[in-house]
Amino acid sequence: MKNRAIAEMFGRIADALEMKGELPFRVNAYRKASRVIQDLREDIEDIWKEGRLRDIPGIGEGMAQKIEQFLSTGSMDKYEEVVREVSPDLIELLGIQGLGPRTLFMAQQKLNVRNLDDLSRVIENGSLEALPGMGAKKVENIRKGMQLFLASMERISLGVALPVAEEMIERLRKTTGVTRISMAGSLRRYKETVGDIDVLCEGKTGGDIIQKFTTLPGVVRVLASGETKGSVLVEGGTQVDLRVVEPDSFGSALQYFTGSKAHNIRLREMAKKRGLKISEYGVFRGTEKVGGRDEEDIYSAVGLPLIPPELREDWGEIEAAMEGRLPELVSSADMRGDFHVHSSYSDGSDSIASIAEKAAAMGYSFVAICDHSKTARYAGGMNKDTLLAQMEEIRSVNSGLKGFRVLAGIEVDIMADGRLDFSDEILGKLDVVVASVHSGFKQRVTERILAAMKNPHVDIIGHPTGRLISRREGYEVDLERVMRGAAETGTALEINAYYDRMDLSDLNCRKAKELGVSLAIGTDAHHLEQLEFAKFGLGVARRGWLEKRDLLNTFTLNQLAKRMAPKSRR
DNA sequence: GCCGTTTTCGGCCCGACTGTTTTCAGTCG
Repeated sequence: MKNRAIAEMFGRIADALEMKGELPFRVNAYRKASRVIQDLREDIEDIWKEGRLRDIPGIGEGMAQKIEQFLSTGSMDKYEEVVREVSPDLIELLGIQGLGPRTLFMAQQKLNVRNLDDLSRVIENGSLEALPGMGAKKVENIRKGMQLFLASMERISLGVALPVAEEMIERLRKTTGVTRISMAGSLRRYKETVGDIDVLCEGKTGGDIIQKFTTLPGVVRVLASGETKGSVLVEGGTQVDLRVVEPDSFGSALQYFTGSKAHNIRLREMAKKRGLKISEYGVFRGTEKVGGRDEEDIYSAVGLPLIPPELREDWGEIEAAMEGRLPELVSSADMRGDFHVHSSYSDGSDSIASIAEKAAAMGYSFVAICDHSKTARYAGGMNKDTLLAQMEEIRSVNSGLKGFRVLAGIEVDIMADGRLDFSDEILGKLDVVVASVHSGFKQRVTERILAAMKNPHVDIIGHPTGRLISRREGYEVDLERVMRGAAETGTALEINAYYDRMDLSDLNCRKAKELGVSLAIGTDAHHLEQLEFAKFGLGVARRGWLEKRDLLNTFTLNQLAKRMAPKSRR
């Protein structure tokens, strides 16, 4: 797959041309091409071989030629040309807050800045400040941006950002003058990682609200503070942006600040063709405002139904909306249970009775206790006797419950040699079998998972890629073969909702669904409160276009009993 | 550089904040 390589080259060309002061529209053309190739779900090499490059939106004569040249010769003249003048090391520095393309290019031309060390030098010796248009405050801003750049190069995971956002929103909600408030940005879209936290609020006293915002507990630095917009850093270095708008613009502002940028650009183009203008303040025909109070106004203005935030990526949702084939996304109200919870029988911290109580309080009708199997010694894996004792306890807990059932399950290891960690005889006694790879990440993982799926008792493959977000790549696994195997054997794939995993991911869920595979959210909770991680899994499911029928968590106990029977009896 | 339900030429999404300016460029989202 050369998609990523080509997307990166086009991105760098865009950055380099922007630095040199090239026409913004040309820069944008490269940026758009970069993004669209990054998001392609097909191998660009296949598309090229079939002569369909020009069918990709944003790819015209010039781009197609460059792609073709790269695919056939391994290099691209245009890229080589810009890299000679503007090195990738220099382009990296665009990640520094407060330092944009024009300033960086000037620093390169006038001060010979080529990398981070050079930049640090010209800041300290005052030569950057002496350049035209520069001043003490700008340089100080860049210096701070550089420190932050070094400290936190990575995005924050959703599970870390969401509680921070929720706490700030709760405090702001109580602030005088605030009438409506909501998360926005990638957080509202439930992206697995977010760059910053966006909050939108409705109120008539913008300045006062921003003032209050910049002095909230946890704020360590104020980046901007105006009448409608404020920006702060909180402990841990996360940036939080707040916008305040008037009531009749709340919908348009929420739509606008929720993004994604690509999605919004598409909507604005559509509006323009209808003689309308969309901005965060509303929908306008000339100077007349024709909508903006509610988010629906924006979509109805361009003839579309409201598109749920999780779909707003320009991944085909606009076309689907136009053709009336948006999915009816699964929602939290559809959730009846959790398939992957650890108890104190292995490395979890809570009793089966308390897990059942918590799950029932969340409105579920079942929870599957799936502790580790014996080989997972590091995680307190159960031997056969412990497992049988646990099943006995589950029976006893169930006898005292009405309208709720604890399912006896296991997270059984798929061992390095490909066998499962318990015999079929034992697995056959359980309600739910989740099979997971915990070792031998480079040893024939695809074959091992395919073999596990052929076992009549295995219902779900746990965290199918094994990735840990921003820490570990995942196993060497051919996911497409796994998905096809899952479809053939009727095995479900897990959406592990633990926020460091989110495995399968949104796009992989969508692909699995397209191949006819069922999915099952498991929180992998080890503590009671982690049962709430289900919302992250649900976010992934919705971003993966899943509907109620695609997700086993929405099944009734009766439907499940059928679905979880040994494969030969289904 | 791309693209066409007004266009094969002339457009291309829109606005706030900051700092350095005397009317605006750069940066960000």
